[in-house]
Amino acid sequence: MQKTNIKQHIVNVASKLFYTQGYNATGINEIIAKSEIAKATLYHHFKSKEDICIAYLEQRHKIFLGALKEFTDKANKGRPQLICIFDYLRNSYREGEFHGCWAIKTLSELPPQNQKILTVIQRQKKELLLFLGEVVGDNIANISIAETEKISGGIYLLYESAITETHLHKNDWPIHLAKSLAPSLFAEAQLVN
Amino acid sequence: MQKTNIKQHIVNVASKLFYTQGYNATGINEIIAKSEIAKATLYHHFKSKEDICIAYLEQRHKIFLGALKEFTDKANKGRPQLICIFDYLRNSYREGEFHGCWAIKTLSELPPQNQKILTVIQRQKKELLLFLGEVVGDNIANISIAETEKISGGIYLLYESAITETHLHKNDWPIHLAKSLAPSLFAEAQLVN
Amino acid sequence: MQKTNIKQHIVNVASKLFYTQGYNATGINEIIAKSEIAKATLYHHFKSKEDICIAYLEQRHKIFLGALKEFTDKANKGRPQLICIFDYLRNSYREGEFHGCWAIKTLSELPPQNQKILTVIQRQKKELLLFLGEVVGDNIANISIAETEKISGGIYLLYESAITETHLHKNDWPIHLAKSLAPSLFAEAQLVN
Amino acid sequence: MQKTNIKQHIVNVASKLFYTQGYNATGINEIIAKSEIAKATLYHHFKSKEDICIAYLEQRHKIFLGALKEFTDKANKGRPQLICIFDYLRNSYREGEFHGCWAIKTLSELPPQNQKILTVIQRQKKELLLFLGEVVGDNIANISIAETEKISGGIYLLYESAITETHLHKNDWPIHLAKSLAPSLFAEAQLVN
DNA sequence: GATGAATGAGAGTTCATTCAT
DNA sequence: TATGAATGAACTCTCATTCAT
Repeated sequence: MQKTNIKQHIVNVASKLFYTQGYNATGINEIIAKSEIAKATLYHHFKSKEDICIAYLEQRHKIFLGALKEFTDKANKGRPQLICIFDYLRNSYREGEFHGCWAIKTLSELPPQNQKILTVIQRQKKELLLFLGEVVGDNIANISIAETEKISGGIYLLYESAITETHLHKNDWPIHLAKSLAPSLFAEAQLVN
Repeated sequence: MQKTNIKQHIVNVASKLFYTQGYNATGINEIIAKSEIAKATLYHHFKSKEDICIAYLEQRHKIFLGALKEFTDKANKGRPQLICIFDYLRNSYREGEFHGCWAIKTLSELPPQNQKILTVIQRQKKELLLFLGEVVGDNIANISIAETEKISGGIYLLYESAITETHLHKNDWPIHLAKSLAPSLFAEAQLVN
Repeated sequence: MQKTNIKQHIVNVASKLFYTQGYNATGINEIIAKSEIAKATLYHHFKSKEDICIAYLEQRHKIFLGALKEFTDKANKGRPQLICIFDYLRNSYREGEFHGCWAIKTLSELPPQNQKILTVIQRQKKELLLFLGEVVGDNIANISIAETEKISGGIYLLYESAITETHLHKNDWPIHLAKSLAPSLFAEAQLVN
Repeated sequence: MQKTNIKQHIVNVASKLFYTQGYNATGINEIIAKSEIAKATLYHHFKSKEDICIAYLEQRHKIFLGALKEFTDKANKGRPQLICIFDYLRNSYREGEFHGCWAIKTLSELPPQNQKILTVIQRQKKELLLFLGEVVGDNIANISIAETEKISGGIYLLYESAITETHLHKNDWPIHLAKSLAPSLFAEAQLVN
């Protein structure tokens, strides 16, 4: 463990714990124990547990969106690219260590008043929506803004439930179903290529 | 407060608190204070907080499914009945005291090992799926089992994300979007009436 | 379960629990559950848990002393009868369900102020001492009162530690050692027969 | 109250309470109140109440064995040294704050499954046995291992019952009786000096 | 004679955070 | 910069006993 970047190290340790055990079930003591640092060291780098939580959410989101974009780029134009988010999700599920959506789960654990983290998550989900809108725009010809939002919104809704329901039912049928249903969202649209 | 049925009274009080504040954020002390009973009285009726949680989930589910069925019966045959679950959800949202899906939220709050509550929630969601399957069967003519499952599953996925995303974004656009997208799931099917 | 003698039934159930689990570790609820009676029924027959404890001690003592006397009567006069208490103890140990001395254990569990139960136990132990004194008188010729007390007291001390130490070490070497040492207590005495 | 060594301070306070009132009768709340520390401070130093109990047992044993050895060294060789443990016990009784054997009492208070503390107590008693064996070896000439174990075991049994019975009967006759009987254990042995 | 719901007091334990060093 | 001892507040749960029925 190099201490040159302790902050990153803490986030890494906390991320794993938060995602696998839950935010509330993970105590500060467990984080410092697994990080092998002193308690005050943690509080030197982070104002509060909530701050670690935000760093955790930001890191997960950044990695996720980056990987998704890369994955999308590799897919063929048209229909494959439009529904490749479900393949990406299926891969995540198969790789193990799948515990559903960190954002939704974290939101559920926090008191409803927590505006700070809510704002972070809302922004992240909007970024995902925006990206899906770009994918739709890239792969459907002559499409209006309204249509773009409708289709990308549909993919978004199917994706969000696919991840949550797969986690709930401990089975990936929601992913496969969502993937098979997605094309009906743009059945009448004119795909590029 | 009539003490003729304390058990029900406790569940009512706990339900409200669990749903609005969250399961972990609601302590036993708050439940007994709001219920105006002694701590040991609560534990006389419920073995543990987990047991209250299960009673809460069961009650919510029973009320929800009952009301949904009643609401569906009132809708016109065909397309209206197929998508009326989104109208039902919109009504719930408008009536206030909407805090997303109690089942998903509760699941997020519990340690991943909690098989007991997971099983309850899985069963409840399967009951919803079954009911949606019946609605599809009642309103689409000459439909195979596979098609039924696909369409009802689609409605289920859209409903589940509609409720979660509406809660997340504090806006009912996911409900309206889901409702407008649902018909594309059975665009080629032959509706009754 | 015949309810003709509920009181006895309760004592039987409580005795087993007290002896195997300990007095404090055994709750009233467990007693009524295992007795299959109502809580108020228990309190109808016993004023308090302490009262059940006394009934438990009295029953154990009565059974023990009765069986010991019977066992002693069967032994041959002289040395065999003088040390047969250790054979009796070894038998108890071998029969299983041996958990040390109920009196000493119970005394340890109660607050030092509890004069009531202390008195009961002191009396019981004195009865044992008295009986051992009779055995000594029966088996040693021309013995003074002082000598009788010394020898019976010695047997008593060896017996008491044999039972406690056997329980502590989970091994019956203290019983065998005590039995082998006891004769040195009356090495110079003149045994009958 | 110097807070330089809080851990020791807690053990001291708990020791007194455990020994005089009993383990179960002494609550964590009482320990922290008498220690004048916060509850979380106690749990910072000790994992559980059981851990404090072990520290209590270890401390008592260490002090006891140390003092007993010192006391034995001061006694004259031969018979005085062999039976001086009873004088040591009588002194303890006279000094007040005598409440029997902490180990036996604690064992009686714990559920039979508690292997951890049982092991500690068994080890401690074996250390006492070992020490008594050394004393026997030092004071009896030409003695075999078997004879050593028999005599030291006898002293051990008499000592153990002397302490327990003195506590039970609230009278030191068991100590005096045990002391007077002990020499019969090595009546035929050849003492040094 | 028998019921079981209700209780007040307390149990042991864990939490995120602060502060003197 | 880094430490870890100390904290107050909260946690879930259990106890022997009583009382109206």
